[in-house]
Amino acid sequence: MAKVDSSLVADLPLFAGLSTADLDAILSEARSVRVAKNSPVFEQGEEAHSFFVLLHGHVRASKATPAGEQIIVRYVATGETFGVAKAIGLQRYPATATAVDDSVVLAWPSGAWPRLVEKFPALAANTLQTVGARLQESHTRVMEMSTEQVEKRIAHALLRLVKQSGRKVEHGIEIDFPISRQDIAQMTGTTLHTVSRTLSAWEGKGLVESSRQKIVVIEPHKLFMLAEENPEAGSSFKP
Amino acid sequence: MAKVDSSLVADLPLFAGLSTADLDAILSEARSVRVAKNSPVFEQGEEAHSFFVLLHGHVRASKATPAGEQIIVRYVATGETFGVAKAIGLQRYPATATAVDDSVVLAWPSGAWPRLVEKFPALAANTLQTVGARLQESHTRVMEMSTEQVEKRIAHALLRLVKQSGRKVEHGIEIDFPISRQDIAQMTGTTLHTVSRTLSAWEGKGLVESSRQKIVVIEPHKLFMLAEENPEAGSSFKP
DNA sequence: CCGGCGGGTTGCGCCAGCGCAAATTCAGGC
DNA sequence: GCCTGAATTTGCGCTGGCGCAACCCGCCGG
Repeated sequence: MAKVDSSLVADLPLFAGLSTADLDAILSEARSVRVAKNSPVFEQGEEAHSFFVLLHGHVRASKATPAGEQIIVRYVATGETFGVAKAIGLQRYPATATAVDDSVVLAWPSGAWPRLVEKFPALAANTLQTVGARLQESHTRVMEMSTEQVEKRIAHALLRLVKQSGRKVEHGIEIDFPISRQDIAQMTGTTLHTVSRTLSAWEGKGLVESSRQKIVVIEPHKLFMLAEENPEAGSSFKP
Repeated sequence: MAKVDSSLVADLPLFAGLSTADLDAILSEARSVRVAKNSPVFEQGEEAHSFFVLLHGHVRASKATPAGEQIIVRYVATGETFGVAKAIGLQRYPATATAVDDSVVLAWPSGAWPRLVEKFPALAANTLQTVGARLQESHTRVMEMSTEQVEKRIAHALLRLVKQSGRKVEHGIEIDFPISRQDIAQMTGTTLHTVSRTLSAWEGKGLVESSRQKIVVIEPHKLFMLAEENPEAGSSFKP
């Protein structure tokens, strides 16, 4: 099994407050696994055999409704923990995790979790913070879906992606993994048609540039203003 | 300070796996507080001074958008933990908690959390499960808002309320605390008008009976079928 | 170099549900 | 018993965004 250098992961939130020795002990139980682009790490409904840390690449967590429609729960960025189903009391994964780029994950058997937590309680505390942060994000999403129009929701989603996984390029900031209109639709609760129209309009205004599975935000600040602006703001008066 | 009998709370998920002695030690740090109907337990943005367990009554957790609109995050039922902001790494409460009925809460100072967790690691593990469960619920809500029409969302919300806080009455199951059309609208991302129309229609079909701040579900099963039914189901073919 | 296919774009018509407004009802307080 | 205000109901018109359908484009494999 490939050894993992503890210095690579020492700064991850999951391992906050642990000594190097502790970290080595924990890492000794992990395997490092390569996941090819578009391959699943695990699938919704499957026995939650492992939990993971993403070392390299990008992973999409998606959830299928009983009726068969899909939504995207989140994109996992490098260094984040995912698949912690057992830790939150689930026997099966509640979502599917798919690599959207060639990726590398660290995997621990779920069975190791209770033992690790007992020996290193900081793991539970750290995971609690992570899960708490996700809960906040999910609530934010519910708020946006309840109160904002589609264009703003898309703007917010894009800004979040840029913040989380933006890569500086020539003319702006590019989202650092392949993402389709359909994906954005599934993140914002709309259709790929509407996303396409919206991006086209923004492209016309010079806010973004996009092509297949690729989006570059040219004017993050203008996009931000669009996302935040008050729809009332004195736009309605007749000359 | 009023003493709390440990037998009253021994079965709560938060205290799973703790001995009676441990429980007494933990309870000795709590105060019991009465909160009058329509009074806040804490408010969004306020310093997270305490965390709570609801002993009696019902509490609504709501969140205001930057633009000033409100959504309802959830209703807290008896025995549930809430206000655990500090435990998930927040300095301030992310939402407002309001008693919707005369209620009684147990309150611990947030400062006690790290010490309690150190001494009783089960607290962290139990809270992790609770927060994880809420994350699942929130994801379910996102899925519903993304893929379901308003009527089904309202049906699902009602069924959840009935399950969580239903009280058997003469003709059906009543939601055991005052809840307005507006409240349901804020839970499902719609308007009070649409909720009103929907409930009126259901009342016409004998599924529910409702009046001011009161809803009785007469036919839970029919409501469930309505919530789950496939809109496609062979209704559209041309001869 | 070619063909096919997975994305992406765009025009068109429609409708669920919203916004507005007015009327009605009910629960308390006085 | 009356008054007030909050909660609810309901009609009406409008529109954001969806569904459909046709079409385009660029990448990849052969």
